[in-house]
Amino acid sequence: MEERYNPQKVEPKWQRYWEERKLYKTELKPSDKKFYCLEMFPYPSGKIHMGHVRNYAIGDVIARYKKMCGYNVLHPMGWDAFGLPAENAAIEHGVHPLEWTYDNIDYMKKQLNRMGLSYDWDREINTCSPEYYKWNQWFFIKMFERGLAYRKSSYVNWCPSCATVLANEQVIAERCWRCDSVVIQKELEQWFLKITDYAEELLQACDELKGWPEKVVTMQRNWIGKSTGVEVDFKIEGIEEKIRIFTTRQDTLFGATFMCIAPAHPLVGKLVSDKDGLERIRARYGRMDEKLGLFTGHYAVNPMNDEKIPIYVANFVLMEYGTGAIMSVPAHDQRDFDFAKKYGLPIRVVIVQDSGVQGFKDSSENTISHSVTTPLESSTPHEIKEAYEGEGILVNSGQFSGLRSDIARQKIAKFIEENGLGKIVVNYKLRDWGISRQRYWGTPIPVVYCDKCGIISVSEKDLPVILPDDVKFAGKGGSPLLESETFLNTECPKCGGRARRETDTMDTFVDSSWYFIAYCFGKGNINFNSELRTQNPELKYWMPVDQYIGGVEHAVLHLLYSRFFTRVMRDLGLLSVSEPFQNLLTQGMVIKDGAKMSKSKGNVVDPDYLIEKYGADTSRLFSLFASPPEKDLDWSDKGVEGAYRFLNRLWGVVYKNKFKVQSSKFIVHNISSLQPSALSLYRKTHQTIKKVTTDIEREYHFNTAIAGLMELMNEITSFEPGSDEDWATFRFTIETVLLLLSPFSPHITEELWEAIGNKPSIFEQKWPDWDEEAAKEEQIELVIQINGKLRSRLMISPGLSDDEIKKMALEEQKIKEIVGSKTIKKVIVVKGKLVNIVTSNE
RNA sequence: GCCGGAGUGGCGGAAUUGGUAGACGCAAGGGACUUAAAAUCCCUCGGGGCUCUGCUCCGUGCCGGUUCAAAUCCGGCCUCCGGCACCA
Repeated sequence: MEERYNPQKVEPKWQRYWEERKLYKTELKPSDKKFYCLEMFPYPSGKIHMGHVRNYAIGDVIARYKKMCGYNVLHPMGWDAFGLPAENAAIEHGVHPLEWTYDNIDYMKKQLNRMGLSYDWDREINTCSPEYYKWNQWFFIKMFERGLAYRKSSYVNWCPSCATVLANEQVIAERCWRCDSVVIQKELEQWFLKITDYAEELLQACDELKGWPEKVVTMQRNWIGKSTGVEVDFKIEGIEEKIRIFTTRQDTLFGATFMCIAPAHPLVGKLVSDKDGLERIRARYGRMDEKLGLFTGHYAVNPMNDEKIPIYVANFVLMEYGTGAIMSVPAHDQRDFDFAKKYGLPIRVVIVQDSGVQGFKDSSENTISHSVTTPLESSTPHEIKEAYEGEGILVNSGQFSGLRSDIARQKIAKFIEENGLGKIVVNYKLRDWGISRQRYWGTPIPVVYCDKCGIISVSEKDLPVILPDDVKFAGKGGSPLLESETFLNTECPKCGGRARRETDTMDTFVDSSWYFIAYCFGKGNINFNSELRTQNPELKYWMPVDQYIGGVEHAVLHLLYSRFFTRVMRDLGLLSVSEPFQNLLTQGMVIKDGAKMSKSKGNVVDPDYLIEKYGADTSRLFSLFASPPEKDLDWSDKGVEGAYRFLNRLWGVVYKNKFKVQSSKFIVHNISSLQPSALSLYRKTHQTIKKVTTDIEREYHFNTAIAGLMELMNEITSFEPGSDEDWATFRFTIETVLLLLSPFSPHITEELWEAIGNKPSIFEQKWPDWDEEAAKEEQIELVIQINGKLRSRLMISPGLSDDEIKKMALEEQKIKEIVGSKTIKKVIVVKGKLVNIVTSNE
């Protein structure tokens, strides 16, 4: 190589070397401790963006670091290759999705390799290959057999622009997560996966996700949305049927003044005669902007007090949650309050704010004898401005009056159960996962419809159901599979008669719910041993993922589905773990000019351009240095140059001293024989090993680790070696810098490692250890404070006792002057840090 | 509205257990080298004041508190970002 740092020469050289030597190939070594490091795999959209660069740079540092620390590291990569953009490209440009996808994969794989990422490409997976999606179908069949996959008709989220269904998790503020169109409700027959069977377990296990950001765990908890309450049956006057409502506030039952049912409630047909009115409500079902009600003309009877209350159909009552019917307590629920005002319904106060001052001993004291008076109780309904939703004391509630609301909830729930009025229930916001998509570019759902036998799953031996590639892309609603006769027509696996295939494909989130398990097998070897029922040794060894890294946008969707799938696989006897991801790192966004980097904002930085201009090492280094991984990264072109300068300085200092370094050996028998400047450099080197190592171990704070390396570099450039021992120290420091920097900037360190006469690869070296003794300063600076204000400094040797330090501080000239005649009240000595002298005021 | 997170120089960010606020980098200013520029190297770099090689006061969103000592802990606000949002 040459005098000047030229990443365009250095980087391809080492990429070739790594590939030829298969340096990143991983094999199962039962005796070695393993580390599974995983970054979220990309969708092959065309090119990688800065978000990928950041994500993969973080993952690569961890993988390389752990490898140097002696772990057997699994670090794979693959492609989340099914999905809409490929199909849209087919419609717009006439390219087949398959071709489009594979071209993109080729290009992006080259880009990833140019970044110098340490992937074991022998384990690459691609979700659109039949050998992968075969197992999607296999899981589906297993779930179907166990009743975990089922078909039902329901109102679904429909994106008119994508012409397909969306899962609840894919609807963001009433808009499509992908194209931002307003989502409408449509009734369709759909396939669902019964994630709700695992709701309680998924919720409970949130407590065990110690290695996850609290934020993500909270989001999962909220998404599962558990609430405990009661279901209560209300009779309907003049009609046989009852209406069952769900409430978590049974303590307000006596305050119910009307009832609301969902437009899709089964009794609506019987109760409503105004069909036009009902249509108007239905048309606005699920819309947040306006709350509409239609009086049915019927009355329900409150089982607690036999009161007649009017029944309304309301657009805001969801059929999917609870029982599709609610009691309305306007005094204690703001939405009910607004509704009551709008339709002139009565408002009755049944909870008054507890003054909290008297008459209240403890929770075992259930009743209170004194009367409670608050403004709310004395109010007539006309005077109430808003609902009181808090806790309090019950009034106007028959035998329960006087109870505290939390106790009343228990008592009333018990009363309801004992009197056969209803039961205690637990509800979750989490719904079953609708996986049917009316699209071509996805995994065919392995089901056939037979006139005789009904819905039959494809038999295991006939898997995979291949997605046909001879289809036309019209671009007008509906899947192209509907027009493929060869695909549509098939035999019934049960009776052999004519049958029609399911044309819906699976949500692509199914693909990504278990890909991390697929990597364990390696390319072409996925096999779940369905017959043997034994656990695959690879799965047993590698799972769970030790460190998962990706964007926070998947905090619910992908991460929840993966936790669900892992449990299903566990229950199928395939896995022994329940949680797929031990530790999760959610990296921040890449920001430029105050906004997230995006094509629409026009503020993107192209990784290709960056690598051409500065090289991969600089790009990686900057994206790791600019901020800690979990925070947003503010992109700065000037900052990139700073990282480039640093690598240039390193290159320069090594090449300037190359021959001298090559001929030096670091064997220091006696540290005390070193000259002061060499000793100081030697000490700083050990301090830096300690700093970099602990910064990586502690929350992956790469930014401060790199800052530490820059500090050490500053010392190296000011060090002027003279003696052999100086040169030996210098060599030691250079080697250490290269080792410590290698996970961040792998090519340049590999090159310089070779240049100073070492054998490649640097990644076969052990991560350096520090010597605590050698890292210790001979003299430490103590700060002397008077009343907490810095007044002077003192150099001392570390071994001194508190009393000695105290004495020295008080004898210090300046301190003496300031203290003068004041009385010293107290002297505080903090080891290795400071002395604080507390004096009287004068 | 509810649940998270954050607020520190001109900027990105350090400060690990309450113990020297501003590490490291960027930008800026000054200087060296050069015919010149780039690159590189050296110096300065939170604000104010003073008797200016030094000293001193103020300073981590705001107001208060605890403490010998607070960016850090407590109470009350403000602002910004992210998520959820008719969930009965």
